[in-house]
Amino acid sequence: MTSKKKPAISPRKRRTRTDSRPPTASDVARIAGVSQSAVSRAFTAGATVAPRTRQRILEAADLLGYRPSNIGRSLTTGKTRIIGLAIGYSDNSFFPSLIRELSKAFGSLGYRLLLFYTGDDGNSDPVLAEVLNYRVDALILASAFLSSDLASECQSAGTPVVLINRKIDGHGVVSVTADNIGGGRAIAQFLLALGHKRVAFVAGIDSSSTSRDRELGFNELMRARGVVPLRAAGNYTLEGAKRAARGLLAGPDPPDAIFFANDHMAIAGIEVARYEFGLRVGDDISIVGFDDAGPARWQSYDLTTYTQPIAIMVDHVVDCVRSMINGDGPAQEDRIVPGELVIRSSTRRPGN
Amino acid sequence: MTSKKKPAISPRKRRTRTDSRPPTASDVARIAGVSQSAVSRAFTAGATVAPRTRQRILEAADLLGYRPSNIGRSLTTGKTRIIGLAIGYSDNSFFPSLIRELSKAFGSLGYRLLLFYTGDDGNSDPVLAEVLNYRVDALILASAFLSSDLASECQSAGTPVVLINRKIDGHGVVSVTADNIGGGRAIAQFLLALGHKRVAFVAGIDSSSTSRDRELGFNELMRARGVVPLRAAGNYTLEGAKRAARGLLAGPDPPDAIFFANDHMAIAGIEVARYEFGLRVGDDISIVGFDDAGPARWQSYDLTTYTQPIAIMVDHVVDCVRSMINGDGPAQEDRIVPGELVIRSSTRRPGN
DNA sequence: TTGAAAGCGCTAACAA
DNA sequence: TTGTTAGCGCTTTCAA
Repeated sequence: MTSKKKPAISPRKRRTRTDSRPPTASDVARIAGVSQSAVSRAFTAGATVAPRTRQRILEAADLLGYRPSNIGRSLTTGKTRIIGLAIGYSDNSFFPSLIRELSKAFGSLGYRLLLFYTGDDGNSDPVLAEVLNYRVDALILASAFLSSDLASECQSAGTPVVLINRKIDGHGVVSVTADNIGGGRAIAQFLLALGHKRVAFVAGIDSSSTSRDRELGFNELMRARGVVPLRAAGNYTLEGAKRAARGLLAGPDPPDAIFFANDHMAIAGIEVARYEFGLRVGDDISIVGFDDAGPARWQSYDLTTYTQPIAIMVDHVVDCVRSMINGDGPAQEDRIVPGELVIRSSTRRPGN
Repeated sequence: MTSKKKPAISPRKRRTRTDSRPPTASDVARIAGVSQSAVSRAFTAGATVAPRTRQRILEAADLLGYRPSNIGRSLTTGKTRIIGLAIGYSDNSFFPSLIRELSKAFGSLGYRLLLFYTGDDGNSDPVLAEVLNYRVDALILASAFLSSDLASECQSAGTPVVLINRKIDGHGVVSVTADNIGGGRAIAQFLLALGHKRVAFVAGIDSSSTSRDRELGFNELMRARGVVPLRAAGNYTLEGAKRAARGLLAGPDPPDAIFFANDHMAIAGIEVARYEFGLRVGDDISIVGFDDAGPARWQSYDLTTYTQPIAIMVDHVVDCVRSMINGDGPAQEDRIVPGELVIRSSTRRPGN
């Protein structure tokens, strides 16, 4: 008879060949002749280990190719040092810079970004819901939408959420945006000063607070001066912006100034005005964008635009996230980062 | 005297208020009146749970706002469903598309990307070494450099490594690249057919295999036809490319055709030729890029270029990673994805 | 300065 | 179909 109560080794002890795992702290401990917790301490900054012990441990670790597992660490500490970044598909050249700056800023603080691309509109909850499973230390929403369900779920999970380049009214979610209203206003003022009377606005996506606010500031000032801007939707795409521009310029009373909700669309507008309507941009027509992303500075466009100071915005995001992680209470709710109007040659010269 | 051997509750049981953690499977189990493993099964696709039990569990989970922790799961399964993506700082508009496509492709397979930005050159090991601590299921290197140390460390850690848009000779690391040599050759052939005799190449970064291979194919064919291209380094930056272009065009025997190692630099070249030297691009001078990234198609540039088919390259990467994760042995070592020459108006018309 | 031990949230083998 | 149990790799008391 086989003994019933003496399994020679626990079945879990056996590992299949293919499932060989990396060396653990215990492996190192065994070789170095110390306890596993000593190994842990040797890899913890500012822990109390005798120099000689640490030395032995590091040698053993090196020998084995040991690296502390963030998984194990996260399980005990409850922190992952990972930050979720939700971002929508978009051609907007603003996003690459944003990702890079966020990655740099958080990277230097020891955080990594876990990327969640969502559809550019519609419901991004399915993918976003998953982010909580990763137990990210914070969630940054760069363009995705956040249902109130998910927002409150993050809240109760204690996961800080910061919106960048987006706002959601009423949810009490912290957000960092450029001064979209002020920028729209500044652009209106500038175009009015140039003497433009027939102006148009090309919107991005209607659900985007960014586009709405830019339009708001623009319209507000225009109407105050008795000008009612034309309007078309460009959908934040090159093709959408081209269609919008064509529609406006082929209309009965075409505008002599168009403000596009971002640089990307403005560039499409320049192409249409220049190559399809034979207009001299900055002369026959003024074109303005928003962002001051890379291509705005390229000579072929030389676009007048309102800057969106990414680095500063990212600093604010970092600041918000840090204070929320440290539990210094919720950060200031809506941070609006001022930009400035950059006047280039896509608009008429003042005094023309 | 106080009893020495009866700690009322384990000290670890106490949690500070601020450290409140999300609900666990045990919490759910307690409420649903089932075992913790039942909860686990209820959240595992294709596990064996009675419908009514699952129902109860899901209700309890919902009540508590429970979400299974990927940390715990990873610890037991040894898989994180996270893929590390190392990428260098760069303005190249190729990268944003690459990140997006990778994120899409892996996302639909249930993997997320963890971002590691590295310096564009120099040693990226410090940041890359850290990637192993995260126990990523695979590592994709889009531009970063990989020391042989780290390569072998990944190897022994069993972490699949795939290079995209990069090659490293001799390490036996799987790589997916565009047909850089073939592209360079195709461009040479095309320029020769146009009758160009004074041609130049503007390189990216010397350490980049991409730039080297493009140059290789280009030079090879050029020299075979008795043409020795001029050369300048553009460093993959806008400013570098401008300097390179100025140097070439201001030289004693300026080229009438320039091949830039990527579109980004070619665009800078167009600006310089057009606005600084008053040349008609596509007429006085032919300019060619490589990538067919977004701006190449913009009318103001309308750049002749060789396509780098990102989506297909990403498919290959996914394929490599999958087969390596499944342990189907190492994937085919160097995958070269053919592109095609796209002729636009930045080069002379054939037969001019 | 070090080690023992408990526990973090989960999966998986096994028994019931 | 369900529960029991061990264990994943680590940090953190606490005691020595």
